Amino acid sequence: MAKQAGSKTRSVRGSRTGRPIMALLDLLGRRWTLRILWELREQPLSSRALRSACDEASPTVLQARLTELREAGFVELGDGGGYGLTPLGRDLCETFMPLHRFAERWKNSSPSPRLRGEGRGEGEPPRRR
Amino acid sequence: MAKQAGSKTRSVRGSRTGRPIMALLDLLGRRWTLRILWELREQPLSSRALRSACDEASPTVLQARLTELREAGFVELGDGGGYGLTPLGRDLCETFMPLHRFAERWKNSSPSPRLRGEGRGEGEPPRRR
DNA sequence: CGTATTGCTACGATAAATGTAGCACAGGAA
DNA sequence: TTCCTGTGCTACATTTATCGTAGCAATACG
Repeated sequence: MAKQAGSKTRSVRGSRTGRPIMALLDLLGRRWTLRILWELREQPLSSRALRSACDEASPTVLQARLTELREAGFVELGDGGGYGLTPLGRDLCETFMPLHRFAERWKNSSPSPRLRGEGRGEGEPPRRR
Repeated sequence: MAKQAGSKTRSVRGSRTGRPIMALLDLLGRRWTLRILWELREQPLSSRALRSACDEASPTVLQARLTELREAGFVELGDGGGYGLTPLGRDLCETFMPLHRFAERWKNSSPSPRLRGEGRGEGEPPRRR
């Protein structure tokens, strides 16, 4: 992948700049990461329950993300089984909780019938050039 | 991929539940998406400048993300060239701007030297089971 | 004309995700 | 004990996504 894996600090993708925001953006920008945090936002879930909540995502990735999130200190296993957010994780979750409200607003705004429908039909003439 | 691409609304991965938050989490959970929004947060950038800012990510993905973000209404091309956030995109960016502060806090907390260092060396005995 | 920028694309190589199957372990009946 | 069920977790072959390099057409300036 060229990025990351340089030597130590496999840490997170295009980060390496030292700025923690980059590491965080990278970690959260992996498949299912945001979703996992979202699904755990209210109560802990068993690995299987989490899988169900995540649209039956393959256990391989889920396990990988769970490990990353645990290493990051956002998620923990809970001695009785079941994954839950750590205090830090709960904190993070609340940080992007406003996204929920934004998402609702987004759906309604939708400046044009975008995001759904064929991959850019015609509709608008080529922009420039 | 099984997920998405069903028929219409190729929209976003494990979404389909109708809940816009899922679509949003999915869109943002793609590689470089968060990073792109972050890099555009202050001023518009040309495609090449954006590429530089994004650690020389390959133009293939960048272009793909840019297209998705434009379809979502978060980014626009700007008639003079250069990508910039739409009002909606600026709104979204501010929504997860607190992440910046959180990231700083995260770096300092770091309940153990996690996230960096070999992929889980030994360190701690197997957890359970 | 040449040169340099722009946004954007092709395409082979590589890394990551998917889907299915299954493991070892822990409890609770029977 | 044995059987059943649920847990966290892994193997592995297939499919997708991303990478990295190269290059295109269009625009602008000299």
